[in-house]
Amino acid sequence: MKQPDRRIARTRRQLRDALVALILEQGYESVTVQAITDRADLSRATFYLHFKDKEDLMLASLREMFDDLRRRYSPPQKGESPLRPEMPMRTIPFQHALEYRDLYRVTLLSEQGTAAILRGIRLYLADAMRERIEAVATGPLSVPVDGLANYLAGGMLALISWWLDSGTPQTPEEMAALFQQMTLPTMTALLGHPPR
Amino acid sequence: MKQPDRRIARTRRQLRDALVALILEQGYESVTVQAITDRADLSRATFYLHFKDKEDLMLASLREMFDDLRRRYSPPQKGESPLRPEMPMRTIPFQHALEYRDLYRVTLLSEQGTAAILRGIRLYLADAMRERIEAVATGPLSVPVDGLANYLAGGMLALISWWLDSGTPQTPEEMAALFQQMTLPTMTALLGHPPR
Amino acid sequence: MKQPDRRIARTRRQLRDALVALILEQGYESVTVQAITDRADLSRATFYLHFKDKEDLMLASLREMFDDLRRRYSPPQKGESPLRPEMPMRTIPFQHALEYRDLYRVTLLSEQGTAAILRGIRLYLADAMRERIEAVATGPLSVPVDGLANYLAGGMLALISWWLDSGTPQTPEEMAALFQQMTLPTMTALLGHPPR
Amino acid sequence: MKQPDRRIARTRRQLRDALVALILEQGYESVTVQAITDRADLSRATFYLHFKDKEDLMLASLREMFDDLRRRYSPPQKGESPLRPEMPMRTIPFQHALEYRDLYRVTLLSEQGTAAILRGIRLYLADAMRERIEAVATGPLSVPVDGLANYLAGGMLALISWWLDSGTPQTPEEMAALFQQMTLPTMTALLGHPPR
DNA sequence: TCCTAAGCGAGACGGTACGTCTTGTCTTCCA
DNA sequence: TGGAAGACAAGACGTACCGTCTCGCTTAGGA
Repeated sequence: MKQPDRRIARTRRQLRDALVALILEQGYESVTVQAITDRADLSRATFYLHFKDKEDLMLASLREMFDDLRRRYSPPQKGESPLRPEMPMRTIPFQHALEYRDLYRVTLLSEQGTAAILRGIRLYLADAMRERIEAVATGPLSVPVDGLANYLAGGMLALISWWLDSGTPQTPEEMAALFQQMTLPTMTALLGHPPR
Repeated sequence: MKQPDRRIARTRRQLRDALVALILEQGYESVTVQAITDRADLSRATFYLHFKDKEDLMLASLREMFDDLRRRYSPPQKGESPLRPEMPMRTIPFQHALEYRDLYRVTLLSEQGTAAILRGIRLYLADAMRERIEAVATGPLSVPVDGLANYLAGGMLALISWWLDSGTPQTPEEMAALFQQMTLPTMTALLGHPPR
Repeated sequence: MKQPDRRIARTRRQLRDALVALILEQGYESVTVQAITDRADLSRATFYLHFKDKEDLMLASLREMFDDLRRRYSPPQKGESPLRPEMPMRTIPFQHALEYRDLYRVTLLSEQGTAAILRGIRLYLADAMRERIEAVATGPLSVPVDGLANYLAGGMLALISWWLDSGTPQTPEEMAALFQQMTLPTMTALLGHPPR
Repeated sequence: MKQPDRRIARTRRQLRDALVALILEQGYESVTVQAITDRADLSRATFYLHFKDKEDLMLASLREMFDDLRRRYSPPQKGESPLRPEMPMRTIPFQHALEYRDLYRVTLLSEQGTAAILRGIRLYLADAMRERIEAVATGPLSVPVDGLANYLAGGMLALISWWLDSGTPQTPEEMAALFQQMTLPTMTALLGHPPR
């Protein structure tokens, strides 16, 4: 029961790596299942043994990536201030983007990516933003909180896109500081006080 | 030579409308050329008489839309202050999004849109933003101007997405004001003075 | 309306000829649709434009052949004596087998033919035999007429198989005479008189 | 070493029975190895432990059946007259067909049988017929002996098919008598005397 | 008024990819 | 050691679109 599982895990990893590599080369749409299995040194039948189709494989890969992101945030979630925690907290998204930069590129930069995925990521981020804003707000805001959250999420993703696009000359910490500089004045103005 | 041209224009319009309607129903990817021509009451051969493929038709439609946007900005471009012009100027993007909301939805919200298009729009917007920032800056900024421009462009698009997504309960003017509230503190802080 | 039809007829003929040639080379089962279209210089998609599958093509070919057989029998069907008409009548099956010998070989001799087809042919022949026996019988037979008809049909097919198998050294007329020699005594004995 | 052998024999029997049952239900072609092992309550791997493929299993079953037929003919083969032996001799083929009627049906009647097998049986029978004819002939025949033998073999098989098809309302003895009635006049006429 | 070029419908065809199915091989584990 | 379980390679299947092509029909301007 030990070896077989490892064999399967290896097969799936080969497929995922082949997919990511091919997307970066030719764009998502034009990658065929045959091309993936050729690259992964597997047969086409094997692909369908593990995934329903190309999208299934893509989503499985993204799910893994996001599960990792969630894991980084949650563990020590006791009494920290949401939007302005100690440095590490704010750095996480940029650190994460750097580590998974191939998958991020595929999604954010690819000439032929799937907009649905990008949109899903933004909505996910916006939701997280909204939670944090609500946690630090002492009174009602002068702007719709959802609109603000989407604005911030969209801005962050665009910033990450620009960063990855230009070859990541900044460290994740520098990027977090940049983002801080861009958002802090707005937050302070809208909250009526710095977000703690 | 008059009638034929009109006939052609009519055919192209039918195709474009059929495409947009079908994308909103089923998403870009799953629309087939056959489905477009069925909807437009034309034959498949006729489609290929006018467009190379589905993407060609899509891009032609987007090009029309963007040409319109550009036309609205340019005419009276003399000595106005870029990022803080008289109200109309700032309202244009939201007004435009409202008018072409079907095409915007297709691009920004569709479950199956083409990421490349979305990315193209953001880069186009970021470039416009950068021009304006540089025009109002009196000295060097403490952040990379490209990063800031991308952040603002991404934020605006996300804001528009949220707005269209929630059924456009605000007027374009209100949206422009909202965007203003979110960006002004940041701009003031980074420029060292309000952007005029 | 003339050319297209001819084009289609040509395509179908190419497919049928390719199928027959391949069956004779490798047997029915192991012939693939791809192999047929390769041989016919057509694309696999075109095959499915005309036929549901390999069996459909096979049956269409056999149907043509049998329609021809039926046509030869019927026209001058006025007042001739069924089982013992002027020579031509009795010669028809052997003449037919000779002309379509490729298709007969495929069905009767192929190492990998389809028994269902063979069985269908025998039942068809037996039915024809039964009609003729009943037409010439003056009283009740001492054997079941269906049993006799099947015996004669099976015998004739086996005789044709042997003939084709050995390279058709006899003429169709000689084969008809042979068959006559084998069946006449039996018929005379069972009917109580020569079958007219 | 006794138990394992029995276990193996049991496994093979299960597979053979499953095959025959499935052929009668769905026809030879459409039976899959998976279906056979499912029915036999065995795993697919086990099938390949015992047989090369489906045809191998089929031929093994037929071989058993034919070995039995041969055994019935040979033992008391001393000085009997071939084509007109004491009743039992002539009855053997029909008796045999009755006992193995499932396998005969599969081969002779199945909508999807394998023509090669049927043909093999006919050639086998024709050869036996030829031996007998030559044994009883006192001079040269007016027809090719191979042609006659094939005619008789084909006739007998067709007769057996008809018999099994109609539910075997006759006893094997009655069938043998029928066959006798159909062949005797012909044999007498061709040999110039009754075949003893 | 005809007639003649262009827009268009119809549909055969060559291709490519899809997702499914079955086959036969192999390896690991269990009784 | 016989069998169960199941991953895998191989390859045919029938389907769905694609983009190209050829053929006629029609229909409106120019002769």
